[in-house]
Amino acid sequence: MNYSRQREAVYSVLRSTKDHPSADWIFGECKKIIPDIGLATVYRNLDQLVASGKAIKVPVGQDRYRYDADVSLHCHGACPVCGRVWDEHVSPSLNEALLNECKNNNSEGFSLTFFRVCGECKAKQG
Amino acid sequence: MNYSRQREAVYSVLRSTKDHPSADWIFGECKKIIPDIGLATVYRNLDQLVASGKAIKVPVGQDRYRYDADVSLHCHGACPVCGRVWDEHVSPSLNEALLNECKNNNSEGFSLTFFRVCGECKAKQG
DNA sequence: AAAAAAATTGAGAATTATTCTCATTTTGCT
DNA sequence: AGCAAAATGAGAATAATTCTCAATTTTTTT
Repeated sequence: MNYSRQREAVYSVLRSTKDHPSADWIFGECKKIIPDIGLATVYRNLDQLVASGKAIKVPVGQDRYRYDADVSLHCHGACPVCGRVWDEHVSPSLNEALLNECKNNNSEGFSLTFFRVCGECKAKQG
Repeated sequence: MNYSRQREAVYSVLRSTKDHPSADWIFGECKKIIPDIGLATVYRNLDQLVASGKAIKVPVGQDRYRYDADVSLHCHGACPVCGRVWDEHVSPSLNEALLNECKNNNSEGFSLTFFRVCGECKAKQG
């Protein structure tokens, strides 16, 4: 993997937040650093960061993702209305079952996201 | 709400399966009954069936939905080398813990993917 | 330091699921 | 039959993501 200013920008933007940003938000931030960076470049670099273990891709629906520079094993929650993503604390028994499953099927890790309408969206709907 | 052949077709197709079909699958089935039914009509009628309490809309991500029952809550496996994805059968205890967690935190569903180098990639690496 | 090879880029087209627009057709009521 | 409200099909619009490709940048080789 060669060096590129664009990849540096994408990575530094991703590390700058704990908010599980979308590719599009990252794109907007990167433009402040490299005004004519392209959206496809952001997607490509995010995928490469994920492939090289420097970031994780949090699925928030079919073919929809959020990114996170925190690569430790943790679960997420996502709102199907606004798309917001947060860290979700799960019960000890679920945690144990997940780690057991990993051990039993020789997995290196997992990605678990729960879908639930967030407080703000629920309030808006009534 | 007035009568319409199209709505009858959408409703009968929806009742014909226990899977959680996508609007597009329903569209395909409806075309067998009314060849020139439009996709927008299917979406409109699904929304009306939901509004009148005859069907439910299951969110499967931001702005993505499936209609009717069985969210088909199943897990996936994915190879971090080649990217291949497969259905992953998990232990009953994990399944139970997942369903419990959903119930306890009021989630509508979840997405769980395990990462593991697939047989083919393992063979190539040696 | 120049040349050649490999990796990366930006722009824009393509794709997929869904919603919107609008002129035309159906339906329900009198 | 006549009229208004409801519903329709076609296609445009939107949003997130991926793909294509010629041009540029980085790395390696000389």
